[in-house]
Amino acid sequence: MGVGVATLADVARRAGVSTATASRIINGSSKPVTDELRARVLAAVAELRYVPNAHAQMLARSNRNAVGVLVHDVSDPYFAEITRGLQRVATAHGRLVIICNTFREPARELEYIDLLHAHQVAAIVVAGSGYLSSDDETELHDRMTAFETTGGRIAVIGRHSHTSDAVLPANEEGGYLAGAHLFELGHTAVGVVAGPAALTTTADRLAGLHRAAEAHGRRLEVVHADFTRDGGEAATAKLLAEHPGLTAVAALNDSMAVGALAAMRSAGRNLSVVGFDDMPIARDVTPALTSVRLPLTQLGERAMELALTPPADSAPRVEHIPAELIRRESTWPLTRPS
Amino acid sequence: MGVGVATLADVARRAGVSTATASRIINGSSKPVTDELRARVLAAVAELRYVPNAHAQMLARSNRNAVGVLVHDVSDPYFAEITRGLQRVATAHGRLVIICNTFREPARELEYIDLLHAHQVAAIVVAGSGYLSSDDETELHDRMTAFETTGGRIAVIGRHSHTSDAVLPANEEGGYLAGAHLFELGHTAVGVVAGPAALTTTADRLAGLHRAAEAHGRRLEVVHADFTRDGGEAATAKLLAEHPGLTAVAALNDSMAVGALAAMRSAGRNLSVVGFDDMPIARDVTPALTSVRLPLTQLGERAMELALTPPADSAPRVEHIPAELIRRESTWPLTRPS
DNA sequence: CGGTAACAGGAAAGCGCTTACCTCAACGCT
DNA sequence: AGCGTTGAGGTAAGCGCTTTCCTGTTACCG
Repeated sequence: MGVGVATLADVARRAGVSTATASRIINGSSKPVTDELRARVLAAVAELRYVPNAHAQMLARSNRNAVGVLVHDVSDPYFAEITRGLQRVATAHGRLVIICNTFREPARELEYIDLLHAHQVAAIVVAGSGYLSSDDETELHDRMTAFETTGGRIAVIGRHSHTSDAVLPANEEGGYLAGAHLFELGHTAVGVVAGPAALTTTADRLAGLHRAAEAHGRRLEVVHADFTRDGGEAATAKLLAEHPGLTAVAALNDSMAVGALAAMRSAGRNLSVVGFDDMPIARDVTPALTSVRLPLTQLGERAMELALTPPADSAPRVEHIPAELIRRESTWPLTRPS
Repeated sequence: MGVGVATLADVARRAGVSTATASRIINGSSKPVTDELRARVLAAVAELRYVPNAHAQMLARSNRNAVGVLVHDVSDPYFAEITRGLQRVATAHGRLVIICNTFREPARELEYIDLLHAHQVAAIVVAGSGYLSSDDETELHDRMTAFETTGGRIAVIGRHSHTSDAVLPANEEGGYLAGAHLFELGHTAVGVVAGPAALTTTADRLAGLHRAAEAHGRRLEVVHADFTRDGGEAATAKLLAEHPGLTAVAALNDSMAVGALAAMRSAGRNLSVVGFDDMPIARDVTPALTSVRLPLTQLGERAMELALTPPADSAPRVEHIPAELIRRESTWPLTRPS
C-alpha cells in the first residue's frame, strides 16, 4: 500500500479493464456492462479502497454541485437557524454546502465570494445584513455579478439587492409590531436597544419602531451597541442611567433583550422588554420574552430554493417573509407596578 | 461576455503571452518577468474578471489545502463553540474549513468522510461523541484509516481512538465534580438527566457521577433522553413524578438543565440542579446555572492544531482538557427550604 | 448465409491548470 | 572570436477523471 492515492487507472489495471469501463461502472453510467467485469471492478475498488478524486471529477464533467453560504457567524443562533434551513433544502437537492463565516468583515466577504467562485459552486447564498453604504458594498456587488456572469446563481437573505433573488424578513413590520405592542400597553417612555447603526437590519427594524412611535405621537430613546447579549446589557445600562423615566425597552434582537434583562436586574429595575427574532432562549429566561418572531429556518429554505431554481425570467425574484408578535411575560400594561 | 468562464488561456491570449507566463505572474511565482508583461497580464485578469478554477489548481499542484470538520450540528451551541476554535486555528494556518453536519447519523458520517477524502482535504477533525459500540463505528474507523493511508491526517474530539490523535475533555472528572458538589451540599437523593445511553459522552459523564455517588455511599436515579432542552424537560418531569423524594438533579448538559428548570417550574418544584458545559445560556436563566465548565473553544483549537501538525512519531497523541465547576445560584445546601 | 443492428469495451481527447525542461538572445569572459 | 552564463519566455507533459467516438463481437433478419 504505497503512500500514493489509488487512482482510477490503478483500479482499471487491477481489474484488467480500461479506465473508461471502470469509470462507467463506478459511476453507474447507463452504458451496459457485463456482470463479470462489474464484479471485478467493484472488487478492485474495495481492495484498493479507491475514492475518486473530486477535483478531477469536477474538472472533467464540468457540472457544479456545491453551493456556498456566507453568514456572519454560524455560531450565532440567528444564523444557525437560517443555516439549518439552507442545509435542509441543499441536501434535499443533493448539493454539498460550504459554509463561510465572514464575522461581519467586508474584506472576508469579498475573499470568500472569490473563493467560492473559484470552487465553481453552483450558487452562493449571502445571509445577513448589508451595510447602509460603503465602498465594500459596491465592490462586493461587483464580485457577485462577476460570479453570476459565469453562470453562478446568487440569492441574498435580508439584504437589499436589485440584481439578485432575495428573501426579505419583515424587519420594518416587525419593528412596528414591537413598538405598537408597547404603546398599546400604555407605555409612553420607551427606549430602544439597537444594533450597529450601519447595518440595514438595524435601520429597518428601527424604522418600524419609529413608524409606530409616530402613529402614537411618541418618541424613542435609541442607543446603539453590538447585536450581542453583552452589547444589550451595556446599552440598557446606559439607557437606564440617562433616562430614568423609561418604562419599557425594545431590543432589536433577543440576545440584546437577554442582556437588557440582566442590566435591569443589576440596576434593580423592572421594565417591560420586547425582543426580536424569537430565538429558543426567549422562552427560557425569566421573565419569558415577548418577541417578534421571524421564521428563520423558512428564510433559509426559501433562499436556497431560489438559489437552486433557475429563474423563470431575468427579473430578480423577491420573497417577503412575515413577522409575528409572540406575547410572553416580559411585557405588561403600564399600570402594573414597575 | 460569453456564458463560459474565462480561463487562463483566455487571459494569456488577451495579454499575448503563454499560459505558463500568465500562470507565473498570477501566482507570483519566483521566476522573473518583465514589468511590461506583468502589467499586461494583470490588466487582462481584471478585464476578464478572471478567477482561477480551484479544481484545476488542486489537480495540477497536488497539494491539499482544505481541512474538513465533522460535527453533529453546528447550530448546537456546544459544537458551535468547538467549531469556533477549529476555525480560528485553521484560518491562522491559511486553511479553508469545510464543515459537515452529521446530525448524529452514522451513515452521514461515513458519507462525509468519503466526501472529504474525495476532496483531498489535508485533515479531518471529527468532533463529538462516538457510540459505545456499533458496526457503524468500526466501519467509520475503516474509512478513517483508509483516508490516513493516503496521507490525510485525522484528529478526534471527545471520542476514544487508538489510532488517531485525540483531544479529550474531562467528561468523567466533570461528572465527578458535579456529583461531589451535590453530595457535599448534603443532597442524598439525586436524579440524573442523561443524554442518549449509547453515546460515549453520556457514559463518561455518568461514570464520573457514579464514582462520586459511590464515594459518598449514595445511588443515583438516571433517566435518559435527547441531549436537548426538550429532552431535559421530559426526563425531569419523569424523574419528578417517579421519585418525588429527589432534592437535586444533575443534567448531563446545559440544554437539558434548562429543560429541567422548565419542568420544575411547571411542576411547582424547586430542586438544586447542576448543568454541564457551562454554555452562555447558563448565566442567563433563573436561577443562573451551576455548571461544569469545559473550555470548548480550546478543545477545538487543540484538535485543529494536532490535525495540522505532522506527528512527531507514529504514536497517536492524546491531550486531556480539564473541567472546572462553576458555582452559581441553581444549587444550594439541602437545609434550605425546597 | 450475407448484411445489419445491437452490444461491450477501449482509445484518446480534453477539462484548466502548473511546472520541468527547452529555446533564444544578450552578455561577459578569456 | 568562441563559449559558457544568465535572463525571459515558451512548449508541452501531465494531474485524475469523463465521455465521445470507434472497433470488434455477437445476434438476428429475410
